[in-house]
Amino acid sequence: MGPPLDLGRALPSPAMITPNHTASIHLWQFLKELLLQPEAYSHCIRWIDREKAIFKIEDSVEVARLWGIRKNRPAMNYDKLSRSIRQYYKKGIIRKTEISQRLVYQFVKPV
DNA sequence: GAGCAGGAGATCC
DNA sequence: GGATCTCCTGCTC
Repeated sequence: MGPPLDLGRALPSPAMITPNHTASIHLWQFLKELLLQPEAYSHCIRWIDREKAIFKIEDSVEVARLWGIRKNRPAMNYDKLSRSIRQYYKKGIIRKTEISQRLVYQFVKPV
């Protein structure tokens, strides 16, 4: 016969859409993830200038809520999410735009 | 009133 | 040990 099919092990399931290991996703990755699906998330986060990787958080409450769900952090809010974004300044991952605007950030590395 | 900047201790993996 | 999370003080829009 052919090789064993091993169906009991690595069978992809619908639950794999949010596997456990993505709970350790980084915030900047999560934001890009939302920006990659404007059909689903442009109401709460969208590109202002895709070329320059400048984006705007249109609904801070909603984005924080989604982040809290992803990280299993029910007490997450924009105050704390934005603090984490600020940690990226020194790391050179995200920065504020030249002319600072509320809720507008920019990925340092072009997307 | 909501965002923004950053220090600092706590916590999770 | 890094990456948040949490909390806070002061400042700005």
